[in-house]
Amino acid sequence: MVTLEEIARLSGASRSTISRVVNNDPHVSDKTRMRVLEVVRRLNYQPNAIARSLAAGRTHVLGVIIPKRVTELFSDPYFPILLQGVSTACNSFDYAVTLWLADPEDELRFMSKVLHNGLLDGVIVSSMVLTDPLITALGASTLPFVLVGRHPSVPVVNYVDVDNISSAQTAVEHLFQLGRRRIATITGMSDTIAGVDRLRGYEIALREHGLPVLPEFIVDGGFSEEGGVAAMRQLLPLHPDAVFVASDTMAVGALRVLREAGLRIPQDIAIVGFDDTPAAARTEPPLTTMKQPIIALGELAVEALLHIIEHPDSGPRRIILPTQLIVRESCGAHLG
Amino acid sequence: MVTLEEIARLSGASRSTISRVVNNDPHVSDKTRMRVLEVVRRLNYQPNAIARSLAAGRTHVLGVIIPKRVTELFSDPYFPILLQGVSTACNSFDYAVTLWLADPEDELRFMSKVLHNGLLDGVIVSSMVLTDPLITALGASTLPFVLVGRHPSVPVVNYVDVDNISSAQTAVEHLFQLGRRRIATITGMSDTIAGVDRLRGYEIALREHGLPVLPEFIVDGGFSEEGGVAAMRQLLPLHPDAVFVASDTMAVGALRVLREAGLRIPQDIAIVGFDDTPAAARTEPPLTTMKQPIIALGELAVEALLHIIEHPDSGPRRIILPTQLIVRESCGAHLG
DNA sequence: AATGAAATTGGGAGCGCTCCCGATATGATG
DNA sequence: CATCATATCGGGAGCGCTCCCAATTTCATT
Repeated sequence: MVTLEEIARLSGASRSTISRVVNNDPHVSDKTRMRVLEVVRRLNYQPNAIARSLAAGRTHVLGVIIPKRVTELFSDPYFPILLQGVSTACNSFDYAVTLWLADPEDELRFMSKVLHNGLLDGVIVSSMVLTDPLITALGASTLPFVLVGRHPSVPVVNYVDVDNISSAQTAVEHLFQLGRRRIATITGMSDTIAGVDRLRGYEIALREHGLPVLPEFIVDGGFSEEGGVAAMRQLLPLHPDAVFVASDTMAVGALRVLREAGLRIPQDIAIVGFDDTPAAARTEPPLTTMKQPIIALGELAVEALLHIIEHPDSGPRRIILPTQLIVRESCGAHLG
Repeated sequence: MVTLEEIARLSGASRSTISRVVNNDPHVSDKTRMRVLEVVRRLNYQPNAIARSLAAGRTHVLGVIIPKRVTELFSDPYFPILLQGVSTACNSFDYAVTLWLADPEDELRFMSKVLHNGLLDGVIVSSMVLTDPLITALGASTLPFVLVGRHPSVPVVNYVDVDNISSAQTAVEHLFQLGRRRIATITGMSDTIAGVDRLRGYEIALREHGLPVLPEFIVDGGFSEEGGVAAMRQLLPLHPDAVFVASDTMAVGALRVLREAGLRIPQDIAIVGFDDTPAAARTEPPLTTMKQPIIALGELAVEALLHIIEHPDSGPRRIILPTQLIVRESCGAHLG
């Protein structure tokens, strides 16, 4: 292994000077800088990340925590895409990402280790679950963290999110404008903030137009494709003329049920999803949906976290990204 | 932050003794061990991972490298599932996982940093691409690594994989046994080992039964759903009575084309996929496919890597996991 | 009680770096 | 040329731990 000391010896400068050159400190004459860089390049010197971390008190490593329970239904590409955003941003800022797929069982055992062993400069958590003990533990620790998805249980936290309420509202509004009046909804898990908020947006939209909020028109699909299937079956006998489905994954299941039932989409029943996952463009018919900027969410989470690490005292950061209604064929807008 | 020194002071033992207790060294009397552990627990002491790494020369961090080009079509859940296996195994061995979604552009810049900055004890690479410069760079470095998916370009390496050739053979054989004689194939990218091997298995199976290998029956689908669509369209006019599709993702696309063309599956045309991704069970009709043990692949990759790290001189490790034919409805076996 | 072996403990050195402070070189100014 | 400010450089201390070796204690045995 090539060390600072060795470069110093070979280039005739001191350890400190080498460190300065490597870290782009301006207090080095051009002449010595050149001389040092030549040796650095020749030996392909890479500063030892561990030694650097120990001395500097900063590791340049961020953690991403994703509850395994969620990832086990990895049919939902939300997390991989989020990870991609996080990873891209970290690369560009010269940070490493460590991934922790948290198992609810060993959470307690690991949690305090992960939070206190000093390997991470900060963490990004995509928990969603309202009662997650992880969040409270995190709040009690001194480790900087940002949530992807807002969270009501911790008073002051940093998060990036989309406005699920108004996005859901937009989706339902769209159905209303197309003349639908018997609008049902398939919701996500009620112990997730996204699930709760999207339902709320649905309710608000109905109320705004003086439409009744019927309990039988609200069915839990648990954010899974199978859940979407079951929920749609339950809704079928009630003859809704539109369904706002709180995730594309569930919508895929719902569409299948409708096709099997011989209903024409969107003529007999219109569907709007949420997320704009890659699958949404390929359903039959293609799915109208609310597009979440998932990659951007991941990238901004990193930026926010780094900002907090640099400036611990600058107030909480809360970033809300806009969603976008992607109109395809399942809602009937193209029928004119 | 609580340090060893502090525990030493409070428990009246020396730094060395605390270290022994924390690391379960037997050379400590029960009495002092108890005394020390009491203080350790009281202060919730966590050994500093960075200091430990620097002193011990081992970081207990593994890297997972996945080329971003592949993950960008994250519709294929192969990588997320693999990641899950890797993560699970790492957790159980008390290792951390750092994720590197390698961008072909910055590969050169990052590569040498990642490989030489001493943060990783070893890496797991899921490259697939035959000409990946990453693999050669890795071969030239001293960092222990294992590949997920065998790779012909580096002579002696460690890998875990399934036998793609004989798996493909099994799949095609199955179609033959069901009486199909005009068997086509949609292949993966020809610059990936899995793509090449599965095609080879197809050819071998045909030859074994004296069936001709027709070039027009072999169409590249590039491992993507869109590719599967295009390939199936190309195949349609040739009236095959069966298609072996080298990935479930492509098979999903192929099935859609067949349905749109009004063909009955499996009566008019039988389909067998590869991977057994979650989507395979939900296609119409459900897809017969070769199941890859993806989670196990990830777990075994970790175990192999840790073994190599512990025993650098024990020869190369090559692990081949069995696949399994999952018979559903798309192949026609249930028709009797 | 003396002896020696084994068990237990403590302290020093060092992992490769950063950061601070003081030393030296350089150059501007009167 | 003297003086002082400024740019550049070097060395020491220390980050929190592990690992080795030597010191000390314990205990079985004669």
